[in-house]
Amino acid sequence: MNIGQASDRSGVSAKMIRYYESVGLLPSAARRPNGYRDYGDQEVAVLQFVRRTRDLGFSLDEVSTLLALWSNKKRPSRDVKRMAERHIADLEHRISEMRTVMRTLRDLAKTCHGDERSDCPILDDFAAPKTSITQRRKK
Amino acid sequence: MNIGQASDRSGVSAKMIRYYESVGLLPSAARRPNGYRDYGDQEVAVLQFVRRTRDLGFSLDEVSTLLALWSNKKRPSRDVKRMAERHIADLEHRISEMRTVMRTLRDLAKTCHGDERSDCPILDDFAAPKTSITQRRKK
DNA sequence: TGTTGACCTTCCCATTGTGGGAAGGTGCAG
DNA sequence: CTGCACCTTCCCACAATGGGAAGGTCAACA
Repeated sequence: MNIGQASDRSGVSAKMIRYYESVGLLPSAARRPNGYRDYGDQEVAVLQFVRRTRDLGFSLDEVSTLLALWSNKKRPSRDVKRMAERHIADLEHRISEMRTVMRTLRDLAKTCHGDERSDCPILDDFAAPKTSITQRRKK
Repeated sequence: MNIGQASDRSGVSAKMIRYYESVGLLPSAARRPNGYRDYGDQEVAVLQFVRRTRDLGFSLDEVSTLLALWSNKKRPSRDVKRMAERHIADLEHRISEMRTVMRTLRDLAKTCHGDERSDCPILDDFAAPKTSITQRRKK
């Protein structure tokens, strides 16, 4: 089948399918005499796997690793579970950072009238933060 | 003062200061006869404002708007509060998406032995998801 | 047969925000 | 005078995706 069909069935855009191939995430697709890429059910299954893991937030690098684990029938399930757990921990970390920011913004918003008046503690804080959230350096 | 000093005092890298200037987030810095950029306390204050708002996760576009609000003494505080609240809502949204993913991954990880055995429900799900989280299309 | 429209191909560009590094000028201290 | 730490601009890279141009292919339809 053509790339358009493979795209429809997998939910991965044709653009991305070509890109994944170009960066080596996917093997080079078979070609028809006219130069068109040719896909079978096997390839579509791989694309769906990629789509699914991308939707779950894994990076292309991680997806690449997961694909390798998937095709290696003998790998211990521990390896897979570890990847999942690392990703969960990563999400937890990011969420906790975002919550800290939310807390700060909520506190600031609470003290701001939010009406016609022009004085605004939010901007005052942005200009000269009292609470030292900002102190955390980038890694 | 030179850009290096301004960088140290504001916590914004020299590289980024130049970049912010180049994209119009900041006005062109004054120049010394030798071509070096010249900064005063005023400019450093602006840089700190940028640093702070960036740390809170505002995009450069939003920072630009916030800078305008900051310098416009007559704007209603409502405008500022609205920006803060929109950002909070955005964070809430992203967090909720991430939590959905976490829930899925936790469920999957729970069913995976995570030992020497090779059978792994996580990969099985990636290949053919039962729970239709993935069904949410991108926007 | 010829045309039209829906495909496909590759190639380049833009995004967002940051860093790395080269090649060259400047300024101060020893 | 030399060396070192600074400054300048310019280009490249990242991650992952989309837009779009220029051109080839194929099937259907008049």
